[in-house]
Amino acid sequence: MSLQHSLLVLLSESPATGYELSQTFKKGVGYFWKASHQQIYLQLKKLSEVGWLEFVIEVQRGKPDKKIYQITEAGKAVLNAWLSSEVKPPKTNDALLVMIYGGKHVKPDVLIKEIERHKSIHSKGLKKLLDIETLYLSLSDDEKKKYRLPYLTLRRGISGEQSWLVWAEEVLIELMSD
Amino acid sequence: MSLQHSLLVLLSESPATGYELSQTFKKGVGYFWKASHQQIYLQLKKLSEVGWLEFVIEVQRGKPDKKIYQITEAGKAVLNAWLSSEVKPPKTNDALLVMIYGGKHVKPDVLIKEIERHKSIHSKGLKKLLDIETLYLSLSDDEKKKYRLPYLTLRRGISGEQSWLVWAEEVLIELMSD
DNA sequence: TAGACCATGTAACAAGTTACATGATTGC
DNA sequence: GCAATCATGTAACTTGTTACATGGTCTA
Repeated sequence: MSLQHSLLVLLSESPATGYELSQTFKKGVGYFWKASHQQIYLQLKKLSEVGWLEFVIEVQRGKPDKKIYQITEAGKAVLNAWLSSEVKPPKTNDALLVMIYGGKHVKPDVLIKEIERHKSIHSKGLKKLLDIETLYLSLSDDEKKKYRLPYLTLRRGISGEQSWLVWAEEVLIELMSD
Repeated sequence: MSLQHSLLVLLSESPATGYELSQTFKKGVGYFWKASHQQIYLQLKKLSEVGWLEFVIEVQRGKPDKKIYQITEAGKAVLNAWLSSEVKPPKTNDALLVMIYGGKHVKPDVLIKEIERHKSIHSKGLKKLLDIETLYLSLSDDEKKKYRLPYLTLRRGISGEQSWLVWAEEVLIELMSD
């Protein structure tokens, strides 16, 4: 299960709470890994039980206490082993493509509308990624070096979205041509 | 659950057995929908129970009997309603990107090797899709019209793979530059 | 004053994965 | 003789989803 590995990777940078990790998945690395807060809390619990993470509790008033998770030596060992292993390419289940594939049963405008909706989602996604890229490019050479690998994954996100949008344009032109 | 909708889409073309559908997912539309044979058999069963599919049994010797599934009128109605609905963009969970993101804990060659492995998987995938495209492009205009929508989804597969490979080249160059 | 944010979870259910099972036929 | 193909499934387990719960603070 790779959500566990994703959590280990993020926590190998610095300790964090489940909530913070959840935000990171949503805003930071969401372009290559999605996870709900429920799954995150569950897996953090499991990772603690096997001893790959440990946590300290920060008492709060009015809110539930914070659990600040930290990777253990055992966790680091597991992470390093995983980083040298073979991983599966992501499995794709793309409902929009299923829809287009079987789209002859509905009028083209129905498809066009839904594709436009996805276009705006992808455009927003791309914009966000480009903003992060701008931020990265403004860093000093030293800091750029530090974030070199995350930046490469960001590049995947950016070119993936761009490629999607180019395709969508082609599809819309084709669908509107009749 | 969209595996159900994928099955309805495929069966709206022509009746088929679970095994045949399984092959279609593996060889035909696998670039946008993955499903195991176990899940397919399970969902076909569920779809029959709610009356969106029906099946006839073809008795065989030596092998288990064939169940030939067919979409019902109720199934067609459900499919048409779904085709006009809003669907979610696919959720991505890309373990290779997690690996690269956290890759500073291992030597670059470890990453390079794994990326090369994925490169060959994607190259093979692209080759298959291009073969299907060649086939499509050799069809008569009438037949091209018929497969116009599936072809648009094929285009997504092709440009997605091409974009992936371009990115991988950039990453390899970057990783080998030190 | 309403909605977003902070911060954590439980419970019920659906979906997906992995391993196992059967057994004949066809091709290398 | 061994692997692949045909053809279907069960069982155990893991993951993911959806709904619900709590309750204070902060901002428009």
